[in-house]
Amino acid sequence: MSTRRETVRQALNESTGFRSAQDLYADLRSEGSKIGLTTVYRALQALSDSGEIDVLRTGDGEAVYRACITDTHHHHLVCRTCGKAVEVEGPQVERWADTVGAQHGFTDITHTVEVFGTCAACAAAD
Amino acid sequence: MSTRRETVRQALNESTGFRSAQDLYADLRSEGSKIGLTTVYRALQALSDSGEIDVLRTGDGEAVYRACITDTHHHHLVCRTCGKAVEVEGPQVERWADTVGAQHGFTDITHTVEVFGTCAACAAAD
DNA sequence: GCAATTTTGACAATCGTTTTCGTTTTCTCC
DNA sequence: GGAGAAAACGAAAACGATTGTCAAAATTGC
Repeated sequence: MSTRRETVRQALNESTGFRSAQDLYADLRSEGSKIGLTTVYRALQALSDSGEIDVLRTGDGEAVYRACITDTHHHHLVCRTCGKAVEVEGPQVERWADTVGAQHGFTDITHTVEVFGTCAACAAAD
Repeated sequence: MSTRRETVRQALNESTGFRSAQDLYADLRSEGSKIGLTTVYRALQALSDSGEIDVLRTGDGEAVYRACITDTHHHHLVCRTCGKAVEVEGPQVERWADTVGAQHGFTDITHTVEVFGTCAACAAAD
């Protein structure tokens, strides 16, 4: 429970969207924090390991993080322009994934599902 | 339509699973080809731009490619041990994604869905 | 055949991320 | 409160995948 980890968690909480490690680092530095990039990465790693934040990969392989409110399994509806994300659930998708996996003899099924779109605000602004 | 691009496409065709650029490069070199890594990347880029192959990102950000048989929209059931992939469809998932997007005022909905598991062969082997 | 154009591949550069390694801070126990 | 151990920090170096550069080689059009 270091102070630094709290700082990073809080920086994430202040955003509704997914942020990259580099983004968070830049934000914190510009707020005057003397935090190091290494520490930001370590904090994000720890938070994601403990399941407190969600991670996903952008199209170019960069890892982006988000502090989610729901702690149950969920997916995201992400604005491809501003990055804003909404937490969504899809029981039918969970069922489908399990079924399709079983049908092909696969076990230990997991899945990744993300939905992208342009949010109302960004659509109006463009 | 250079020879090199064909070479890469063919190397991909020979595999049922997703392969990384480095994998393919290693394979081709070990077969005696004098192809360069740069060219492999260029070929994969071109093939994926033209929609001839599918790309996805592994958990650690590496890009992996696969020559898929179906040319309609589909998803993958991937073995997390051997990488073998099966092409699957999920009309209900497509519908769910569109619905959920619309409900939140998002437009231009797209989605990524991948299912992971352990295939029967790998489960038996372990 | 030959100059113009495209493709290729060795190598260097880039970029996000991880390691390394002293230094500093925090914890613990007295 | 203070000494010593342990954990956390951060700067800089290392890394690994990918992309850019540029000259050599292959292909094309004439």
